[in-house]
Amino acid sequence: MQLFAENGYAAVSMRQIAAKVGVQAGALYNYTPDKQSLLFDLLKGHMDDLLSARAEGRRDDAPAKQLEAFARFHIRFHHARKEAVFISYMELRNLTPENFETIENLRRRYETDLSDILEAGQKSGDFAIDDPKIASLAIIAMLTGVNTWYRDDGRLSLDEIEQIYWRMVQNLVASGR
Amino acid sequence: MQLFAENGYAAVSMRQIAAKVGVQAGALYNYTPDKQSLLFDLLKGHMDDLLSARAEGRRDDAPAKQLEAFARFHIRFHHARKEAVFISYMELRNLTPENFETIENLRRRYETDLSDILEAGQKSGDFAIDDPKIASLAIIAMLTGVNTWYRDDGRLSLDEIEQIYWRMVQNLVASGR
DNA sequence: GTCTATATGAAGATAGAC
DNA sequence: GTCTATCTTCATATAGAC
Repeated sequence: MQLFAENGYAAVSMRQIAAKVGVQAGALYNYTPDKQSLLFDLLKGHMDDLLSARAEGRRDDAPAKQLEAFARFHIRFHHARKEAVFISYMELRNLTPENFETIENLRRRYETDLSDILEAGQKSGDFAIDDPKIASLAIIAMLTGVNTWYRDDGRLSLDEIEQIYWRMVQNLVASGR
Repeated sequence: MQLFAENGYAAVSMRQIAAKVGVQAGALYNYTPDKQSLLFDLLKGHMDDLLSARAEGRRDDAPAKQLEAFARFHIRFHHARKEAVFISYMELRNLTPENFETIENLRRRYETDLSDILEAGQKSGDFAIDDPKIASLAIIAMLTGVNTWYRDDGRLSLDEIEQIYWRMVQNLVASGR
């Protein structure tokens, strides 16, 4: 995961991977049939982790509460898995079509989780949004974007950032008008 | 640009590039000293185009008007240059440190353009935001995200998408409260 | 300015000993 | 289950003819 994130899938050799885990290149083939399967297993594992972690935090709550839980969860989880998040976005094209399909379905399930919350809030009148599906993609992109600039020694703590983003999400769905 | 976007910098060979433009691999070295310079020139050209296109559309207007112009410009421009946008985000790590520095400075200049607008609107009371810098990064991530899912044959036209996003941006900065 | 040919190195994957 | 050795292919880059 580290090597793929730092150098890109195509640029990482099986020899480098072997060196990182302390074996020779040939030995890797006892664990994976080929390099491509290795990538797929990493991405699949990441998506499974994401969905099950999210499922644990889900409550049957008011839309605004659910949205807050989602936003805070998303920032925390994606911050803790930078490498996996990066390669999940970047290396999709290196998957075979069927492997790609699998990952995309899991991703869609995560997005639907959010758009369902937004749709419920739209119907209840808690949120004033034009399009729950588009809004969910916009919110996810915005939240995931933290990963591209956040530094541990930066101006703001992750707690502060989480708070600022949650307020922006609240505004975005225009709750409270 | 197309090849890098589709396959990733490391996975594209000089032979493939040569074939795409109709020459043999050796002939490419009359145009670029090496593969790395080729990548840098593409990214540099993209950032220069972005900044000069943006500069053309800038007006000395009310903050809300300026924000609208920025948001609409961003969606349009990035939609028209998907390949360049994708590799600008993905292939930064394949640049030498000084080439990376150059691109990052140009990117920061673009981000500052937006955060200046947000800061002006914050001071004038037009916008209610916590942190102009963070808000600018959030808005840019959100708008750029359109590229990851937009399809020409999708449910919504780019005009409609532009409109929906502009309304979300308006809400996000809480103008009109 | 393009070509063919090539130098040099490294890639993914496999074979077979231990 | 790991090792060394190797097959085969392809990479970037260069040399020198035309």
